[in-house]
Amino acid sequence: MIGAIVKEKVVSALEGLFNMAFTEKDFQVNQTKPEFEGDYTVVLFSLVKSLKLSPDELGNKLGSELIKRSPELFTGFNIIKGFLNLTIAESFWLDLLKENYQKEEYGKHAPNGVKVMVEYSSPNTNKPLHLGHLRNNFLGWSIAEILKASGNEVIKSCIVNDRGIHICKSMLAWKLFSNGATPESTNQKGDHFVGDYYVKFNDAYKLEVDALVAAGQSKADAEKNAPIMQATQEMLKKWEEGDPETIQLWKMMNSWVYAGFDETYKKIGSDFNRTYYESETYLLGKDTVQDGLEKGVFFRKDDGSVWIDLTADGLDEKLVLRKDGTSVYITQDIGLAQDKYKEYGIDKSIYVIGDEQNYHMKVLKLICQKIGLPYADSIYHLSYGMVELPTGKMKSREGTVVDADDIVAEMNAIAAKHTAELGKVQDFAPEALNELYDTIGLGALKFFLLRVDPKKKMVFNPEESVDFHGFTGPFIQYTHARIKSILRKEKIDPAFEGIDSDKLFPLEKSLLVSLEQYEDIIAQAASELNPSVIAIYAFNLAKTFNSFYAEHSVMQAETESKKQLRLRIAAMTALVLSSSMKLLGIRVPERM
RNA sequence: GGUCCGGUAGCUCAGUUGGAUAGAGCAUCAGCCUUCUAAGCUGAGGGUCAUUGGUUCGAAUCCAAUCCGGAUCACCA
Repeated sequence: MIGAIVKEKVVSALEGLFNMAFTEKDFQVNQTKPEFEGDYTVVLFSLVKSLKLSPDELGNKLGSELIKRSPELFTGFNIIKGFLNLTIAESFWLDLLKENYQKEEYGKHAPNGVKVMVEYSSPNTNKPLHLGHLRNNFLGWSIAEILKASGNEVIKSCIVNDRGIHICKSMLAWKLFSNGATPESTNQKGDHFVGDYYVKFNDAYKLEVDALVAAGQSKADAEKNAPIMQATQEMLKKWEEGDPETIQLWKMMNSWVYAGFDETYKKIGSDFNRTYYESETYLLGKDTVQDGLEKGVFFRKDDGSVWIDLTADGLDEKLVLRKDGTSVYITQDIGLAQDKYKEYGIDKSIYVIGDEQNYHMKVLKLICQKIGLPYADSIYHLSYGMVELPTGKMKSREGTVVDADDIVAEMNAIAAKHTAELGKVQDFAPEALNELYDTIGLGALKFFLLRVDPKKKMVFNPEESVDFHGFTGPFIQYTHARIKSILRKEKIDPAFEGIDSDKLFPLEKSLLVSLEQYEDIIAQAASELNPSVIAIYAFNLAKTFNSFYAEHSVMQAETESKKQLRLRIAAMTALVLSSSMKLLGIRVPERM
C-alpha cells in the first residue's frame, strides 16, 4: 500500500516539476536496504536520461518537492549513487497501528465479484493418499483461502477418480484373495485395506506374466494374455454394462475407501463445496464433440475416430473420441469444464494438478478456447512439482512411498516428544495436549510443503524435514505463543492516547513496516497463486519480532507510552501471524 | 528428437519482475537463560549465481548458444 502511495506521490511531483506526463512504470520504488537511512527508495536511473539531469540534481529536486507537497508523509531524504531514499513520517506507522492492531480482517481485500473454482485433491479410489497428495491438498486449500482473502468468491471442488481398469484391479483381487474380509474384520482403515488388494493384484499379475514369458511368450503378449488381466477387462465391461453384482461390489469397496479418505481429510483439514465422481462424468463431453465436429473444430478420420488438429498451436493432433465412439480422458474433462460453468457460472477455473499433466492441461485449455467456453482464457493449471525422497522418486511398486496417514502420525509423535522435553505445558489436560500436538505436527508438515514455490519439485528428507527450528511452522507458532503470553500478563489500555510523542526504535519500525505490507503480500500471493509468498512473509515477520523481543522488553518498557506502543505492536503481530498462517491452513496455539 | 520446467553456500530454498556489498534456514564454530516462553537471540566462516557470449549506466534476473537434471510427446487415467 505505502509503496503504491509513494509511487503516486512521485508521479505527481514529477509532473509538477517537469510539466510532462509520467506513469508509475517510469521508475521503481523499493524498500530501502537496511544499511541505508530511509524507508522507501526511488531508483532514479531510468528518469535521468530523459530528463537530462544528473542523479543528484534530480534526487534533490524530487526529494524537496515530495516533502513540500506531502510534509505529513515524507519527513526526510538522502541520495546515494542514484537512489533517492525517503523517510516516511512516524505518524504514518503509528496511525496504521492505532487503526488496525485488533482488526481481525486486517489485510483482506473487499469482494471483487469474481467467482473462481479451485479443483484439487482428485484422489484415486484404489490406493491411500501419499505425500504427493498432501502437497496437492495443502496447495489447493491454501490457494482457495488466499483467493478468498483477496476478494474472490471461491468454490472448492474435487473430482474422484472412481472408475476404470485400475479400480477393477483391486475389486478383482478382493474377490480372489479376501475370503470376505472387510476393513472392520481386519481392523484396517478402508483406503489402506483396498490399497492392499491393489498391491495384491499387481503381485499376482507379475507372477502370471513371468510364467507366460517363461513359457515362451513375448512380454507384451504375456501382459495382455495374463488370465487375471483378462478377468479385469471382463469386469470393466460388466461394470460399464451395469451388471448388478459388479456394481454392488464396486459400491461396497468405494464406500470403504471414502470412509478412509474422510478420516484423512478431516485430519488434514481438506474440504470441498462440490465433489464430482468420474463414474458420473465419464460420458460427458460427447455431445460437445458432435457439436464441434459440425463447427469444424474437430475432424473425423477414415476409421471413424475424432481428432483435433493442434499443430498450428505447436502441439500435435489429439484424439477426442475413439473409433468405436467411446470417450477418452480429455473428452470428459471438456464435458466437466462445461458443466462447471453451467452449474456455477464461474469466471476462472484453477486445476491443482501435478506437472506431469502440463501437456494434457495445455490441450484442454486450447480445446476449451476453440469450442468457445466463456471462461476458457481463465483456465489455469496450477502445476506443482513432484515430492521426492533423498533416495529419488517415490515408487509404490518399490514400497518407497511416504503414506499420508503415516507421516501425519509421525509428525504428531515428534511434536509430542519435543513438547514433553521442553516441559512448558505440563498443566494441559490430555485432550488439550493432543490438540496441541496436532497443531504443531501438522503445522510443521503443511509449512514444509507450502514454503517452496509450487512449480518446483522438492525433496522430503524424513530425518531433516521434521526440524522444528528456523524456517518452519513451529517457529512461527512459537512466536505467536510468546506474544500471547505477554498479552495475558499485561493488558492493552485501549484509551491510552500518548503514544505519538515517542521516537520509534529500528526494530519497532521494522515490525510496523512489515505489518503494513500484509495486504500487498496477500495480493501478490493471489496473483501468483503461490502460498510460499505468505509462508516467507510470516517467517520474516516472526523473525523480526523475535529480534525485537530479545532487544526490548514490553512489560518493563522505559515508559508507559512505550509499553502501550509495544503491546499494540505485539498484538498486531500476533494477529497477522495468525491470519497469515490460517491462509496456509495452519493453526497457531495460545501456548506451546 | 520436439515441447515445457529447473540448475544460486556442504544440504534445503529465497531473491519484490533489470538496481545499492547476492540473502535465509539447516549443518559447523563462538557467545547469550536471577529479567515478558532459549521451539529463541547475537556473531563468524562458507558463493566463478551451471558455462560462454551478447544487450546497457547496471544482469542471478533479459537474449542466444552449450552442458547437466526432470516431466511430457497413448485409441491409460
